[in-house]
This record gives sequence, C-alpha cells and structure tokens, in this order.
Amino acid sequence: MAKGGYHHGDLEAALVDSAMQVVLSDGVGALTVRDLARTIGVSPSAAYRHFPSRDHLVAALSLRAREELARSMLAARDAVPATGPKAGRSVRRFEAIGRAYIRFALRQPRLFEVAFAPSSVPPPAPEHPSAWGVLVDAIDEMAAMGAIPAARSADAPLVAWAGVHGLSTILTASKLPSESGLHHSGDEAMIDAVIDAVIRSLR
Amino acid sequence: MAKGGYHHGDLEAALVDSAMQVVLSDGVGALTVRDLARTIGVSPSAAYRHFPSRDHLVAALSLRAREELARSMLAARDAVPATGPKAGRSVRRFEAIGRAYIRFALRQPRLFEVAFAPSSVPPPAPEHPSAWGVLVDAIDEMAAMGAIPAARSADAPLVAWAGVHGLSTILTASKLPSESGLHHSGDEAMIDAVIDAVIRSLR
DNA sequence: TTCACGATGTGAACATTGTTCACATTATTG
DNA sequence: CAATAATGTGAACAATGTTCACATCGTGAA
Repeated sequence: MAKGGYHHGDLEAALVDSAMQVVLSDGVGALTVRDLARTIGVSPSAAYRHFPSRDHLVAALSLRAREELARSMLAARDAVPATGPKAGRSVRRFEAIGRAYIRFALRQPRLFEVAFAPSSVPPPAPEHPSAWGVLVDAIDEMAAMGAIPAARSADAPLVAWAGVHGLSTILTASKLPSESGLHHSGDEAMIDAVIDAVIRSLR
Repeated sequence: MAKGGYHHGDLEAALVDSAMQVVLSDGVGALTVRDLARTIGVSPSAAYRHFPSRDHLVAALSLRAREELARSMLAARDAVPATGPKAGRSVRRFEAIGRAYIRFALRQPRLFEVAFAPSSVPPPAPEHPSAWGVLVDAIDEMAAMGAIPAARSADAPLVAWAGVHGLSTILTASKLPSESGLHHSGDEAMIDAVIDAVIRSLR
C-alpha cells in the first residue's frame, strides 16, 4: 500500500495481473517483461526478484488459465438441474462439461492458448481444480449410474478429452478451410456434433 | 551455383531448407533470421529480399509441414491392401489415415507444431495435398461403400478431425497428467482407443 | 530504541534480435 | 555493350531478456 514508495507492496501480484491483461487482449506473444514493468511503474529488473525468467511468468499465467478453465467446467456441470433419472442426468452433466470446455476456448482464445502453451517450466503441483480430474469424475459418475458400460470407462477420458480439446484448438486456430464442401453453420452446431459423437462412442 | 560469389544462387531455397533443419531439431521458437544467415554465410538483410519478415518464413515452413503431413496420410492409406469386401476396406483406409496423422505428430513433434503454429500471415492457396481433403475423401468413400450411414457423413469429418488432432496435440504437448488414476500403457494403445472411438461414433 | 540484515527495487550495462536503408555487385535483357 | 532489375552488404535503430553492483526499505534481535 505504499504511495510513492520505493517498494511496491505486492509486485508479484501486480505482475501477474498486468500480464494477464496483456495476454487476454493481445496474446502471450505480446507479453514483455519490460513493457510490464513500464506499465506498473517499476524497473525491469525488479520483476526478476519474483520470477527468474519470462518463461516462469508465463508458466504462472498458464497455471492460472488452466484453473479458470476447470472452474468454468465445474460451474457448467453444477448448473445442470437435478431432475429426472440419475443416469440421464449424469450424461447431461458430462455434456455440460465438454460444452463448457469448448466454449471457454471460443470465448477466451488467448486464455485457452496460454493454458496449453508449451513451456520449459514444468507445472508445479497437481492443480485444483483440474480439468482432467473433472472429466474423469464425470465419466466415473456415468459409469456408476449405468449410463455407459464399465468397459468403456477406461478409455473414455482420453477419448473425450481428445475430441473436445481437438475441436477447441481447431476452432481457435481457425485452420479449418472454410470452403471444402462440408461446411457447418455456426460454432454451436460444431460443438453439438462433436459432443454427440463422443457420447455415441461411449455406448 | 556460384562458388565464392557475391550472389548465392538460390538463397530462398537455402533459407527454407536451413530453417527446416532448425525447426526439426530445436523447434520454431529457436528460429532466428540472423542465425540462419550466419550458417548460410550471408548477411542478415539478404534474407529480407526473399521473405518480408520472419513470420513469412515461418508461414512457408508451416505450409510445407502441412503438405508433408498430408502426404504421409496418403501413403498410409495407399499401403492398405486391397483385399476383402470394399466396405471393410474403406474403413481400414480411414483408420490408416487417422493413425498416420497421429503418428506423424509423435514422430515429428516440431514439424507438427509448426504445421499448425498460429501465424499472422494467411495461408496462400488451397494446399495440395491437404490433410482435410484426404479426410473428407476417405469419409465419402466409407459412405459410398455403405460402411457408415449417409446421415453421419456431414458431421463425420469434423468429428474425426477433432479426435485425431486433439490426441495429437495432447500427446505432443505432454500435458496429460501421468498419474490421475487412469493411465494408458503406450502411445499406440491411446491411438487405437481414439480411432476406435471415432469409428464407433460414426455408426 | 537501535541497528543489522534480508527482501525488494534501481540503473546501467551486455548480448541478441528483427528490420531498414543507402549502397555495392551481379545477372539479364534491350 | 549499356541500362536496369535482382540480389547481397554493412551499418545502423529500436527493442528485448537478463545480470550485476548498488540503493532503499521493513523487520526482528539486542
């Protein structure tokens, strides 16, 4: 809380917050230690008291992004009404999770990008909440409710993750040729197509 | 073919080739115009006679990588023996294509990375051969042979692409938590799981 | 309270990068 | 053979990540 003080008070948080702003608007490629220090009003070298390198800063942002992704999956899952038979409900919860994953990528492509950006810095501890964990739980729930055969539940998380993550990266990268005969109307239609296919593959 | 000449002869090709070497061994992040010029034995500014910016060079490499990917898909497809009923054969060809896609990513992760690296430079013309085109053709073939219902063939390319591309990016990024209860033995087992699931979803 | 010390921030450097520009050299073509 | 377009050079500029000696501040031990 220093006013014009020599010390900032909480530079580390300020760095992460400011960096997040830059990532959200211009992508992780536009992230610069010097520019960050400039906007915070601190010397470039001050940042190195809190992060040993730019990559470590990015790794922190990446972790935070993955946690936000997992949280938005959880929120979507818990928003599913608890009505009707439990088996159907478990499937609806699973669907909501997958949809939330892809929607997150579409709404915050820069955040999604940094969440899975390759980094030389290894992720620290198991994350809470973790997107993978949420997925696995949802599939276990479906198996427990008899919505999918138990034999499928071993491969199911990988299959679901692949489909959902694949569509997300495809849509955010926009590397899909827009002509090519086959053309889908909107993003939501594509999401439905992939999620329906994933569920179909689990029967 | 100039020896010690002032002009290089074919700097553009030399640049692309040398850049490809760097990408293959150290990734696109390690690509540097100056270092490239250094190893070729030419001044940095000479490169700018052939590529208006580093990004344009990367875009050229990206295009080349995508074409190589498509070619390796085609090769795998055409290696499937032409025995047995045609419907089953069309499915086997489709499987081979998907497997080739993922194996390409695993064998040449740096190439795969640059193939889909986000670039500010738009891809030039429709590519030949294109991975998307190969996929669509294979699915049309399955539908024509009655191996999958025609109703599925509209969404099928997107679904297949998502699954196969998703697993590829997951495996090359190694962002899959190695513990997490569920654990698959090897890469080939994961490939089988995803490809089987994709085909199951097409029924 | 004082004061020494660890934590945090500063400024000036260094090496490196992408990119530009005026100029030099070569190939090509009228 | 001469003019011109293509190609390469060298020196610059601005920017970046990172380091290091030094300055300043907060805080706990005496």
